[in-house]
Amino acid sequence: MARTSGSQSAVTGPRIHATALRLFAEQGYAAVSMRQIAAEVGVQAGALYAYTTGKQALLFDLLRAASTDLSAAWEAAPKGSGSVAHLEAFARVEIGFRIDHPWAARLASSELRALAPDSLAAILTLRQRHEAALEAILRTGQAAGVFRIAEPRITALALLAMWSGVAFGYTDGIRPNRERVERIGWNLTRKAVGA
Amino acid sequence: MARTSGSQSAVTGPRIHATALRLFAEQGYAAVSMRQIAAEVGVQAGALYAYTTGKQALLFDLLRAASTDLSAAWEAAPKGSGSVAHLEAFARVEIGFRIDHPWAARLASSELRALAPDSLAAILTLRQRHEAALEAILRTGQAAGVFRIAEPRITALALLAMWSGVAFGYTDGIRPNRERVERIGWNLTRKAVGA
DNA sequence: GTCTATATGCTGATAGAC
DNA sequence: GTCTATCAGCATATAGAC
Repeated sequence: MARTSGSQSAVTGPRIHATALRLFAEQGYAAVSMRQIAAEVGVQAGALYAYTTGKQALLFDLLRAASTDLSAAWEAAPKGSGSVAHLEAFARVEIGFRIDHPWAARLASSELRALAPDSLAAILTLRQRHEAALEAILRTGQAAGVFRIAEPRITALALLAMWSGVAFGYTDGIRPNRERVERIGWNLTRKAVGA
Repeated sequence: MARTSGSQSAVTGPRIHATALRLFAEQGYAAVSMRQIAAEVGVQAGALYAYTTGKQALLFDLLRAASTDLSAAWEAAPKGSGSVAHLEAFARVEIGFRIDHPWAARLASSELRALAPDSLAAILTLRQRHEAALEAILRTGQAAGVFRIAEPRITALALLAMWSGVAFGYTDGIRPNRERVERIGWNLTRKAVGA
């Protein structure tokens, strides 16, 4: 990145966020310096502060966007009717999001610990609202006798982890076929909950 | 046994490893300083270098121990006969290890990225040997018609992730009942693979 | 084995020129 | 909006006294 001077705000802003997202997810928040982000974007470190108030704010913005993007994907998804259809829709949104946005998904699962307490609380509120939707699906299906599961809370955590395993397993290899990965993940899910 | 007044090597060495393991797992390798480790152990930073050649070596030793301890637990486990019994034994070892050694398990899943290339290769060799054992169980059961699964490799990654989800879900709450968590995890596993 | 002191370099962030 | 220059602090690691 060899650019030396000039004003590029419409380009630089998004590039800063995309670069920070990838580096934070790959190496961890604490291991990445503002100078490193700037170098990959192609500006000097001081220029970053025209777009963010600091490193912490950059992380918070990225984690908030990851949470709201995932929730928005779930809100927008076609859901069908019945607990089984709802669970399939949820599984496909979760797996698909991890395939389409691997850095955001990885950041959200590993760097919450780097947030200041107030920022952490804000992100956890967003996240818990989303996870509660999954737990509600499991409870409803359990009450209706459609799912045979021991504890909805633990089952939800197990499924979320499994969806990460499936999606990242493919992401680590060759370019994944999204429909195929979603189908494999859903088949494991359907059988695990006894549907 | 006569000892110099400030000398506590039999105590300090294990304490350094235990403290570094917990801090690295909780906060990430890059976020933890040698001064912080020393402070929690109760010595000055310079004293750490009587036990390790540096921060990188400390991480490598901890990750190697985590891998060999897990493999040793699998080698020592009673396995029964048949693919189903083998898979149950493997699942219980994996879940039990995560309950008994949560910091080691978390470190192994998140801080490989902080290793130098040569060290990383050494750890990956240990890990892949262990994961291959799981994949072999799945392939054998698949060939025998005992498991109904799409792809052993991806199924293995999905199961490993799910076991983490189950074990850490409980670890995050009150003190887990090991047998109970293993049983819930095994039930999900058994159904997911169609056994 | 542990301490204190220190070498050397990198960190996040800011100031002011253009 | 981006640059250069800089500040104050903390990082890993080492040297030498005890």
